[in-house]
Amino acid sequence: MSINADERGGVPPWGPTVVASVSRKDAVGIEIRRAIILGRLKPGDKLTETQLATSLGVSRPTVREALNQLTREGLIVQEPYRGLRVADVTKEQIRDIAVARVGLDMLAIDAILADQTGRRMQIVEEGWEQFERYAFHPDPVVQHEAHLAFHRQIWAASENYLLLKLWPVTEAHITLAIAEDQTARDDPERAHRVHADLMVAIRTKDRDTIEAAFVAHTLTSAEELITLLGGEETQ
Amino acid sequence: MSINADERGGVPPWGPTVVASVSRKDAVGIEIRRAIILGRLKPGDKLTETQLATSLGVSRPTVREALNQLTREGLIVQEPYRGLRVADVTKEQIRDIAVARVGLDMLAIDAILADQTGRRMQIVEEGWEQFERYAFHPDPVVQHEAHLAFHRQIWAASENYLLLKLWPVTEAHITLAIAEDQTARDDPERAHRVHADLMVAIRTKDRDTIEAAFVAHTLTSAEELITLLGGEETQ
DNA sequence: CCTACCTGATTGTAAGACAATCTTCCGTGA
DNA sequence: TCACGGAAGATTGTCTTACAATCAGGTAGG
Repeated sequence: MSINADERGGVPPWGPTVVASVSRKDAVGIEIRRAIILGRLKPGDKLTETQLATSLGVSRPTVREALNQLTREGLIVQEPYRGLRVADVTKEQIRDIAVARVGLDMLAIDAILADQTGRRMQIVEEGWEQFERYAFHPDPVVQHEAHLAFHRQIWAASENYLLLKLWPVTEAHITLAIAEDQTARDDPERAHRVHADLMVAIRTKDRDTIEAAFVAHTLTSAEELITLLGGEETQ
Repeated sequence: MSINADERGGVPPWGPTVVASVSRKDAVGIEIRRAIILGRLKPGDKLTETQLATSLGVSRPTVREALNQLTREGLIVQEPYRGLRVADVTKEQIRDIAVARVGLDMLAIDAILADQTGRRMQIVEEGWEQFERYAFHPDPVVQHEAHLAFHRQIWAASENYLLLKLWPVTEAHITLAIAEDQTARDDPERAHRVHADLMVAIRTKDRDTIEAAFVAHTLTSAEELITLLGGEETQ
C-alpha cells in the first residue's frame, strides 16, 4: 500500500482516471477510503500513524493531516496517545444514518421538484447516465464510487450550498454502512436495479412516490443489513 | 492573539470554563472561531499560516492541522500556495443554509416527537435552561456559543448519530451567516425572544406549528439578513 | 506597451527530535 | 499467590528546521 507511482510501476494507486493532480495528503485519504471499501481495512481494525506513513510512503505530518480529515468525517476513530481504529457502526447507527439520509435526500428532491426549468432534473439524469457507465465496472471500488457519485449528484442537483458541504460526512457514513454489508458489494446487478427503481420514481415527479422509493432504497436496505448482521453487535 | 496561558497571565484565551483540557490544535481552532464570531476576522480577510502561527504562539504544523479542519467545515477557504481567507457567503448561500437547516431541524423534531417516553423532549428543555443561563451574558462569544449549544441540543435530543456528525459543518455555517449579520450579535433581547418563541412552539408538540416556528426562526431571519445586506454582493 | 523572467510569498512535504499520555509487563512485598 | 507500583515501550502531540512546489507581482527589455 503505497501512493508513490514509481513504487508501483507508473500507475498511481488511485488510478489513472484522476485528471487534476491531488496533494499527497488527499492521495493518502483516497487510499485509506479505498482500503475500507475493499475490506482490506475492516471496521475495528487498529492503525498507527507510523505504520500508515511507512506503508503509504509519506511522512507522518502528511499522514496526520489525512487522518485528521478522515477522523472528522467519521471513517476513523482516534484515541489520543493510543492509536486509531477504523470506525464501525452499530445497528442503531446504521438506522440513524438511513433515517437522516432519507431526510436529506428529500430536501434535495424538494429543491429539484421546485425547479420549473427542468435544469435540476436534467442534472439528475446526467448523474444517472454516469452511474450506468460504471455500474458494472469490474473494479468494486469504481462501482462504489459510481454509487456515491450518483447520490452526490442528486444533492448537487438541488444546488443547495449547505447540502453539498454536508456530503463528505454523509459519504463517509454511507461507506461505513456499506463496509458492514459484504453482500452488497458483490451484487452489481442488484445495485443497478435498486438505483434504477429510484430513478423511475424520481422521473414520476410525485413527491410521495419518490419518498417511498428513497425509504425503500435506504431505510429498508438498512433494516435488511441489520437483520443480516443479526446477533453480531458491532459495538 | 495567543493561546498560551503563560503569555496571558494565567487564564487561557478560551476562557476558564473549559474543564477538559484541549489539544493545542483544538485551542487554535477555538480561537479562530472566536475571532470570526467577534468580527476580528471578517469574511474575506486574508490569512497566512505563518502569521497565525506567530500570533497564536504555536508551530506551523499545529496551525495547519487546525486550519485543515476549519477549511473542511467551511469557515476558511484555502487557496493552495496562495494563502487562506475567511469564508464569506453569498445571499443565495445564506438562503440555502437556512433551507437546509430547517429540513435538518425538522428531522430532529420528528425524532423528538416520535419519542413516547418524553425523554427527548426533556433533553430539549435542558438545552433551553442552559441557553437561558447564558443568553444575556456580557460576552458576545458566550452568547453565540449559548445559541449554538441550544440548537445543537435539539439535534442531540433526536439521538440521531448522523445528525450529530453533521453538526460541526452546520455550526460553521451558522457562524458564517451570523458573522454577516452584525446587528444580530448586538441584540441579546431579540435573540432570547426568538428562541423563546421557538421553545413555545416546540412545547405544543404540533409538527406544523413547530415547522412554522423554525421557518420563522431561520428562513425568515435569513431573508431579513439578505435584505439588510441589500446591494452588497458578498461574493 | 507587451512579454518574459526573476524574485518573493506562501503552502506542501519531509526528517528528526522530544514531550505527553497510556498500556503492559515485571518485580517486590505482603 | 496476588496486588500494587514503577518502569519501559508504544503511540500520539508538538516543535524546529529545511527545502520543494506553485503562484503572483514587479521589473526589464524589446
